[in-house]
Amino acid sequence: MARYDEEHKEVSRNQILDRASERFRRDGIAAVGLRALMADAGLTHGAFYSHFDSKADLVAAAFEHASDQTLNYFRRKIASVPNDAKLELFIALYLRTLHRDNMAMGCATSALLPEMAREDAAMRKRVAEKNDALVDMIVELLPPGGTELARRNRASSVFALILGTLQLTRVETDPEYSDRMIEAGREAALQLARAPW
Amino acid sequence: MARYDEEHKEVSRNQILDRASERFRRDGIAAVGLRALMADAGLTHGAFYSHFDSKADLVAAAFEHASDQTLNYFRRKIASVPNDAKLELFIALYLRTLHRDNMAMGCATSALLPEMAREDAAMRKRVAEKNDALVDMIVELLPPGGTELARRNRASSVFALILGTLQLTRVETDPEYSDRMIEAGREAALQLARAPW
DNA sequence: TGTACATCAGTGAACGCGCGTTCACTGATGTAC
DNA sequence: TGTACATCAGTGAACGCGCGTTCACTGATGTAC
Repeated sequence: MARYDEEHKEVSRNQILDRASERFRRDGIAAVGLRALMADAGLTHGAFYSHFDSKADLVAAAFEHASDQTLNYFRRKIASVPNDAKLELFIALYLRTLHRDNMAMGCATSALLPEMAREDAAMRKRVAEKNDALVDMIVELLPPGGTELARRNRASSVFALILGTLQLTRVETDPEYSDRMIEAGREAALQLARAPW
Repeated sequence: MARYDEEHKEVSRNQILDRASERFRRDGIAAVGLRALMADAGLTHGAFYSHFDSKADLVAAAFEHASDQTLNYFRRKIASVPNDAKLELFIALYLRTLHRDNMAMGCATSALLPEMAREDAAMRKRVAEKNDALVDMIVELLPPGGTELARRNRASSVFALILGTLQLTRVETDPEYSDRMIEAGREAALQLARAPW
């Protein structure tokens, strides 16, 4: 039918999404140009519009792509430990030096949230849905008890705490102090998650 | 001596800083062009380099300018209430709809932190110092007790929590849910601040 | 079996535009003599 | 008192550059007959 086989287009699209989600997290949305991005994905820039309507369309898709990967990673890791170790493991995975030092591969929300706050409502809605999905996961990790509403509120605040801590450690230039902030954030997150209902 | 009176240059510089700190917070660093910014400040773009070495130099100065204003605002408000009401007032001021909806006039850290994480070490150091100044202020608001280190760690986590919450509410498109997140963040921040040592 | 045509992911030139930065110049004032 | 000169914040043209987007074209394959 066409010049390329059936899966070819999807392979290209996934290449673009992989490179875009990495570069947006690393360099910020505005700093990523479509020419360099497409070259990174092994294509020329003209082909971009065969896959996405606009740069904004790509930004939303790449954010979701990154969030899905991060969420799946956490889910997989958490599934491999006993129930009473899941909360602590999640917090330790989110707040660790590897995550702090690899913005390009980490939580898209931590890398891009204020930039996303400046986008239009359609984009913000897609971002908020991914944030909610992570909060949903955290709800399951909380100790039993509390109303559904109280549990969601608690999970939302735990996410805010580890998200804010990760961002703050990323500007800290003193490595010791930065490491100490991570440790303090872990303890505070655990304390908050385990506080009485 | 010169074409303009003694204070003129400082007035211009402050005009630039005022407009820049507002625009950077509102639109992000990359989206702010020097031509439009200088026009906003009532000047032409060529005059920019009489005041700053580069755009990066302005970014750092504008961030500090905004942070100083925000910190002074909190200090002033807090000074006007009894000691036992200061913590709750600060949290209520930081986590409120007015702050959520006015990124251009609010906490620069909440508006720009991930973008600052991508800057060089010299810039990050200046940002980290302003973050530390806010944490120092929070330390004073915590209930008595705890070692100096424990108090700083606690204050740092409280800041991370309200910072993360504010950012998360800014992408939320459902106003009711966003308001509820603010309320939940306030409660969690108070709980964390008042947790036993 | 052979020919004509349709498909469509990808190519690369071109569009208008704004970017950060540089620089020769302006011109009102103060100083020197 | 009058003239020549220095100062320097601000002006606006120009530098090279990359941006997002459009579009006529390519060319290997599949389908129609």
